[in-house]
Amino acid sequence: MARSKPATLKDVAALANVSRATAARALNSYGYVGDETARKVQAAAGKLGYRGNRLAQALRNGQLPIVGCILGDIQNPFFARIAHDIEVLARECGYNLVIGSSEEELGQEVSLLASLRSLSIRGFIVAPTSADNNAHLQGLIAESVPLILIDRVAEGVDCDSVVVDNEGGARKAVEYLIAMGHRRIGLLQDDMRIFTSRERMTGYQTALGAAGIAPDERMIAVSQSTVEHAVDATIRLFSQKTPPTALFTVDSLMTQGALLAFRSMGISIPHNVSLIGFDDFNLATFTDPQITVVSQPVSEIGRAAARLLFDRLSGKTDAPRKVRFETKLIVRGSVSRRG
Amino acid sequence: MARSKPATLKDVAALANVSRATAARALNSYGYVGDETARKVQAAAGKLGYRGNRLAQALRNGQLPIVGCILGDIQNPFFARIAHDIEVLARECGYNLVIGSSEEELGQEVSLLASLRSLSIRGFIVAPTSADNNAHLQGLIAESVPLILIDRVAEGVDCDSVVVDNEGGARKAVEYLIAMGHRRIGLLQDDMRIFTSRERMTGYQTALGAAGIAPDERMIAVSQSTVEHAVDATIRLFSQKTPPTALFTVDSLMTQGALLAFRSMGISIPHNVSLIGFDDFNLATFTDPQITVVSQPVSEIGRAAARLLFDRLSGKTDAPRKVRFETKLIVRGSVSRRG
DNA sequence: AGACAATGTGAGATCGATCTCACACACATT
DNA sequence: AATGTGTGTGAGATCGATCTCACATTGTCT
Repeated sequence: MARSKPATLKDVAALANVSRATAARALNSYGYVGDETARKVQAAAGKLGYRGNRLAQALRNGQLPIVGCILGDIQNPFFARIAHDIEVLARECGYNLVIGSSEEELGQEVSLLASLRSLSIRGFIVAPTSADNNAHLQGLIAESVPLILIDRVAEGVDCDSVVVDNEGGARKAVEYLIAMGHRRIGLLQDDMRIFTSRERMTGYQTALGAAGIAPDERMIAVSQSTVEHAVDATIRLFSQKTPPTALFTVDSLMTQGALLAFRSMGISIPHNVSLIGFDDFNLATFTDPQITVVSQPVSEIGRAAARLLFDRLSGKTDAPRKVRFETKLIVRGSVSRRG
Repeated sequence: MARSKPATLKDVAALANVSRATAARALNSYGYVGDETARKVQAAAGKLGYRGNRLAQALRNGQLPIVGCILGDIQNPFFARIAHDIEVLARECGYNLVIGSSEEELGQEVSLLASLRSLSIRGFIVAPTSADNNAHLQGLIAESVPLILIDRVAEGVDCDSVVVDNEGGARKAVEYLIAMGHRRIGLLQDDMRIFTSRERMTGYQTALGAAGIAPDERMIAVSQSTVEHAVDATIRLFSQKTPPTALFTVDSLMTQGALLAFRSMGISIPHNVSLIGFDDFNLATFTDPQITVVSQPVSEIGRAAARLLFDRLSGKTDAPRKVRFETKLIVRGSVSRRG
């Protein structure tokens, strides 16, 4: 039944009684081709279900119509949303999307990138694991492979980027907690290698400093960005003699982990502890109380990055554009006044 | 600075003063190569940072070390988890992962598949959109391209598959609702083209039938699998004169949608309505009350599928294996006794 | 008529890696 | 001496699409 091998241009040319060159011209409409000939070729191609081998095309012109996307973790709804948006735009532009998770390991990011580069992939969207260790990214720039940094920027890597105002968002959250009378404010954060972690940490510290609250290491817990790890970290943080009276979590998975941890410890929100999370999530308004969050425009980020990438791919060469979205404090019910 | 073009085998051969053939032998260790020569070649390759062009290799041997993965929607945590697990295993096997969302559109699935096939991609893991419209999948089988169906099977497509006991899970859920005294039991489900929808629907109907409850179309709402759509569908379902007293939702996004809808309508769980969802989710135990669910072993599904695929890719040719995981009713607090 | 476009087509090179084949040498066996 | 066997190497073909070039035809203009 089905051809065991997909039809090649040679097959089409043979069926249409022309040379490969002519067949190529007819199918890609360039150069001179007689009307009659063109029709014959089209017909032959249709009959054989000719599709063209993108691999061979890519080998010839040096580039594969695939964009590479290296994110922290597709399981994080934030990155899932971004991946989805990028995929949609890529498809519209005739590209496919290769996805890799760095799992926040620099080594994995580097080897993933190398592996994708050996595929002659055309452009990359990367959420770099490390804010400063990034020779591999600089390598891309040096060879002028289009690269868009997303969610995080990397020092010394001069290219388009799309991030949000992490520092401002964190500052607003902590300022709000302070205004509500909290002084022992916990921070549940990601690894400090990560750009967003640093910025959110800075916002946290700035707000504390402005209020004259001395930094206290015991108020800070580091956790991987999964619900499970966040549960553990929260439990550690709140098992101390004098635990925080409020907690600021740096992403939605951690917020959820904190919620579960509080429930398991019998700590009630907002009576015993107040909570603000960075990044809104679906059930934030279903929990009781509803969770106050710093929201970021998730639906814009992936699309903005994809648009920047496809601009580059279609030849734009202006100076790198740095997009930074605003964040917004959404006050709901998880923070109570203290004292 | 950086080479503008990555080094090719020719470059390596030239630097080592041997032919391309010999260089290839030295690097891939096959055939006869003198020790001295081999060392020279290795050195040259190292010096040039030779990586090998996977595209050219793929063109030569007809296959690209990439697996294609076409799922309903990466944003669904269920699929995100699966994609993640597949990616991890793929990486271990030296493969990369191309991801596409069918967005539950058959046309998109077909064109995505065609596009990936023209890349000479080696194997596919697909969650087919449609249970019966699947010539494109049969085409893969006919040309013996490895294909694993995941979460859903497709009629007439004889290949490895990994699914869960949807019918049994749905039946258990509805039987439980019936046992708790409910007779007007709503079903919030996906499009009926989708395999899991059909099976879960069947389980629902079977349970009703066994209890002598007549099917009632007004108890059934169809929605896309997103929180937003599920909110709307739930509101429609419960705006009727005589709404259901209990609701069974077929996936976790819909469950969340239902929760939000109930909250917005002022309907309280489990007093005014009882709820069971298919597929467990992180916050199911945080909501008040905790949500009773039918759980499926999400962490197994992607890995099982990936393992099946890599078995095929390494040449296994036994009869197709059909994996079906059990589902489990986890009773929490979202169902109340009626009457 | 002769020259010069405009139109159409095919042969062959190219992208990079790999594999078959042929060839060359060394040494051992009859 | 003739034949064989084990080593080691390079030339060239191949995968499929595309592009350059050369070569035909026509038609048009001086």
